[in-house]
Amino acid sequence: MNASELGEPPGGGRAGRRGGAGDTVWLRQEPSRPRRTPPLTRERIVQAAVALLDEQGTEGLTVRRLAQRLGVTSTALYWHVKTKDDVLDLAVDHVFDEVEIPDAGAGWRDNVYELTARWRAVMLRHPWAPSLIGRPMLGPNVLARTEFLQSALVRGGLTGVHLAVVTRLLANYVIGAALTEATWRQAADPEARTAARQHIAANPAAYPTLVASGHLDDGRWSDDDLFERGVDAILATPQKGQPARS
Amino acid sequence: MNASELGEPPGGGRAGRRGGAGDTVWLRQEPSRPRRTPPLTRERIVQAAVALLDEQGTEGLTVRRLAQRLGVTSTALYWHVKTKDDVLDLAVDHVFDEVEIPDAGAGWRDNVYELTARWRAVMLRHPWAPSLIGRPMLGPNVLARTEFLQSALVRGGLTGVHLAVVTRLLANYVIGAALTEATWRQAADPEARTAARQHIAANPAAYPTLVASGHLDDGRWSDDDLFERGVDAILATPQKGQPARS
DNA sequence: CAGGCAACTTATCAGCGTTAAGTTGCATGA
DNA sequence: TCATGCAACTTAACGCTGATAAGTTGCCTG
Repeated sequence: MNASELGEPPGGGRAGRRGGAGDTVWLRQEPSRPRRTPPLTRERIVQAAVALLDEQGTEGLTVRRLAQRLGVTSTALYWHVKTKDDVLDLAVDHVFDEVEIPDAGAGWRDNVYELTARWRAVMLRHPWAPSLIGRPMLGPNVLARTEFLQSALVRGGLTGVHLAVVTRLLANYVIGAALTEATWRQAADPEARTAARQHIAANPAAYPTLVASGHLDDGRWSDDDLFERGVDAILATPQKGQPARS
Repeated sequence: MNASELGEPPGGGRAGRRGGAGDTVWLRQEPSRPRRTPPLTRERIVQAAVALLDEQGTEGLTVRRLAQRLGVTSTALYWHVKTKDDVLDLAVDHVFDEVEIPDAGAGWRDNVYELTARWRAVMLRHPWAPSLIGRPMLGPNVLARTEFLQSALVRGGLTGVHLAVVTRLLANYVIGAALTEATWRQAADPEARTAARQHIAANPAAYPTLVASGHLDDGRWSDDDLFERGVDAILATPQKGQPARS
């Protein structure tokens, strides 16, 4: 969205066809700089960027590598895109397109479960995405998902502040969960995890509750399960009246 | 935590004092390379890094600038720290130290309110932090806060899965909220925000709910208020029994 | 007074994002 | 049929980045 004042470098105007007669392909000489496959579009750039990010992570995406993968020089990209950050913004929004929007026919509750679950799943499939989030968050794909989420809540009877609160609560929960889980998994070195565990094991006195609850144990409960139960908890919340405080 | 096998480049062994008699400062010549202020410690590096990040954001932190601010050459830092990423990890954990741990004497509910509120506040004070999170999340300061949070929930009667669920729910909510809010505010160009609003205003048909609820309106409800109500919602949740689904 | 070693500096590297200035080939209008 | 123009590239070069290797310095110890 950042770079979208220029609505895709014109490119759309690929109109005028065929000049005179008898100009068959065979007569026209093969262009010395062969017309590349499709001639590079913003869409192709974004796809390649996502692929590269999936393979190599955030650090793996450099303008030069991206260009190489597309068979052009790095500077060619700057014709289609203003900066590298633009590519990142577009890549994030592109990923959100993978989050399938559920069938609004189903119950609103199930709609919320499904959307959040898919949302999280997609971000875990592209573990580089969560930490870039917040960036656009305004791309059309993201907005569409937010719209659906909120509409489901409206169908569930939420209005006013409560609607705003729960929308944010859900969205931020998903993002936070995806971010921490993704980083936790990515942590190239499982060495870091065990290092933390050792630190805890070394001073159990400082972390009595964490130790007792096995908060850092790996397989105790599945991430998927914990996440869904979290959504449970949010949706189970009483919607009206002053919540009991203190 | 990442870089802490080396427990601060020895440096601790600054023992042996004063050799012979009569060696006063005045006789000893000023060292030609003047003994810098304090001779550069990991702690001083981290402090400078945080300051620089606060002033200039993530992009502002370069090894050279950091070194300059400390009055040394860039390569000097590599004596105290293995990589730049180490500095980032340490900086994040350092920031968590600012999150004051509430008085456990107060009620567990208030403890949770206060800790989460402070946690969020600190991250918004250092808006570069949220997006770096996940990185360490294992530093001692972070662990201590998590420990306190969970212990408060235990005092509130949570056990087993529910304890794990709510702990994660709270932590991830805070992180997600801080991340989105921080980025939203940082968004150097308010142009991006209005761009999104215009996009919505242009196709209101696509975003009926968002438009109606004023989800992107600025001052409708305060972020602080919405956040706290979110914690309300989490804590108000019924702790036992199958939550109603569908 | 010799040696050692912590704590630096100097020199240098490959790689980064980005700009400016060419180059090329197709589509066009006269 | 050819000159013109412009989209879509390439070549060249910039300053900056994180990082390594090899000096240099000056205090501390024996």
